Amino acid sequence: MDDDAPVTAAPVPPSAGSARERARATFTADLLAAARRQVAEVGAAQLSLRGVARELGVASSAVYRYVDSRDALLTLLLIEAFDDGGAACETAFARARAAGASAGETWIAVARAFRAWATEHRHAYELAYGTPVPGYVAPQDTVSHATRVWGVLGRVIVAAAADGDLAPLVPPADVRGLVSPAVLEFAGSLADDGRAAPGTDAEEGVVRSVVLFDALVGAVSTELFGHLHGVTTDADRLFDVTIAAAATGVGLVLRPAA
Amino acid sequence: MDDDAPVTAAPVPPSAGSARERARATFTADLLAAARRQVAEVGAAQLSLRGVARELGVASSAVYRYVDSRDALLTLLLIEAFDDGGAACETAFARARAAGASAGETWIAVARAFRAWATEHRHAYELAYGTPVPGYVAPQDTVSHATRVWGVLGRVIVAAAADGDLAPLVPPADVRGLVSPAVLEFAGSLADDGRAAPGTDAEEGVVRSVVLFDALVGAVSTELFGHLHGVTTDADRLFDVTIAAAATGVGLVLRPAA
DNA sequence: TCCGCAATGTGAGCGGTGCTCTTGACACGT
DNA sequence: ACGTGTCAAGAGCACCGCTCACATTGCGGA
Repeated sequence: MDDDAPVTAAPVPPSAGSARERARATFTADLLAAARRQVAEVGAAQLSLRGVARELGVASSAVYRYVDSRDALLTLLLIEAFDDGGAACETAFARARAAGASAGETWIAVARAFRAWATEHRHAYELAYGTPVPGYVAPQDTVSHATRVWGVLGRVIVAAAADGDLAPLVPPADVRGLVSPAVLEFAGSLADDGRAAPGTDAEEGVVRSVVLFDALVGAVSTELFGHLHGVTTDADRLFDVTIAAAATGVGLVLRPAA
Repeated sequence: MDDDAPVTAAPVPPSAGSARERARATFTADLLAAARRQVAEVGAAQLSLRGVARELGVASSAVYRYVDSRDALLTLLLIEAFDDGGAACETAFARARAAGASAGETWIAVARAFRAWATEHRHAYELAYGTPVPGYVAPQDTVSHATRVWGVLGRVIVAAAADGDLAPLVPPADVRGLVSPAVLEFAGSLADDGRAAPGTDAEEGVVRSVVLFDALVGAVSTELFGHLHGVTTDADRLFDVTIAAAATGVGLVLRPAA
C-alpha cells in the first residue's frame, strides 16, 4: 500500500534502479525460483517453460522476455548447481582445515559434503554431473563455475603434499605430458602459501585430483542412479569405505589430525 | 519375391509359426533396429516413437501394436545395453584369464573393454549408466542383465584372492553387515572352482567390487560427459592411471603374469 | 506537461511430441 | 466361404518450445 505512493516519491526504496528495473529483477528471481522448484520436482530434462509460466500465472510467451530460451534457463540453473556443489565442498574444506584436520580427513569431509549436497539436490546434481541434457551443450560461461570442486580437490592434494601425507603412486605412473598446460597453470595457483611443497610434481598432483574426482562422481552417481540398489544395507558406511579406498589409491595417507 | 508365395504354400519356410507370426517377428526386429539406430544418433531421451514409425514408413499408431509404450521400448534397449556392456566385460575377462593374465592385468583389460564399449555406444552407455530417464523406472526384468558387469568384477576379486594378489585394505575397513544377504549369495556363486579362497571374506570382496565398479563408472562417466574436457592430452593413458589407482585402493596387486 | 518510444504481457499459431480410439481392410482358420 | 481377429490408418487430445502481431503501460526527453 505504501509502495504506490504519490507521483514522484520513493526513488530508490530498497534496491536500485527504476520501478521497471526492480520489477524485472524480482520477476526474474521468481522465474528462477519457479524453475528451480520444477527441476527439483520433475528433473531438468522435463523442465518446461510453459510449466513455469503457469506456475507464475503468466502467459508462456512472457517468459521469453526474461530468458532467451529453455536452454538459456537451463544454463542458469546449471551454473547455480555447479556453484552450489562447489560451495559445499569449499566450506567443508575450510572447516576441516580450520579444525586442524589432516589432508586425508579433509578429503573425507569434502566427499561427504559433496554427497550430502548431491543427495539433497538430486536433480541439480543430475544436471551438473549426470548425462548431458540431450541437444544441449553447456556454454563456456559454465566452466569457471565447474572448476570450483576441482579447486578443492587440488588443494586437498596440495595440503597433503605440504603435510607429508602423500605417498608415491603404486605402481609408479608416468604422468609426463598427461595434463594440459592450461590445467597445470590452474593447479599451480592453488597452493595457499604461493609455493608448492618441495619435490611435488604438479602434473602428478593433477592426476591424483582427477582420480579423486572420478571416484567421487562415480560413488555418488552409482548410488543416486540406483546401481547400488539393494546391494548394501548402509550406504553411508559403504560410501566412506569407497572414498577411503580412493584416497589410498592416490597415495593420500589417512591419518588422524596431528 | 519368393516370400509372397501362392496362397497355401510355404507353411514353415525358415522360421516357425504362421505367416502372421513371422511377419510380426520381422517387423518387431526392424522396429528394434530402427530404435537402436535412433538412440545411437540422438540419444535415449530424444527417442521418438513417431520418428521410428517414420523411418519404418508406417503410421505412428502402428508401432503401438508391437510395443506397449515408449518406456517399454526403452526397457528393451536398456536390457540390450546392459547385455552388450556386460558381454564386452565378460569376453575381456575370459580372454585375459585364458592368456594367463594376473587378476590385476585382467581388471585393467576389463576396464578398458568397458570403456571401449561405452565410447563406441555412447548413448547406450548413457541409457544404462547415466542419469535415469526422467519418469522412467527400470522394471525388475533389467536387473539380471545389469548384474553381468558386477559378476565380472566379482570374479576379478575372486581370482585375485585365489592367486594371492589381494592385499589387505588400507586403512582396514570394518565391512561387517555392509552387504545385503542376497548380494552376498550372488557373490558366493562366482568362484570358478566352487570354493572361495581360504581366508577370504566374502563381504569384503563385495565391497572391493563396489569400489572397482564406482571407479569404472566414474572414470567413464566423467570422460564421456565432458568433465575432463581440456584437462588431459591423452585420455587413454589417464584412464589407465585412474584404473590402476583404483586397483591399488582395493588392494588388488598389479603384477605381470606369472 | 505531454508525447513518443521501449519494455512488457497476451493470445493465437506453427510444428513437434506421446498416446488413445474409432474405423475400415485384410488374412487366417474353420 | 465366411466369421473372427489382427492390423494399419488417421483423427484427436494434451502437452511441448518458440514466434509474432497486437494492446498496454511506464519511462525519459522535449
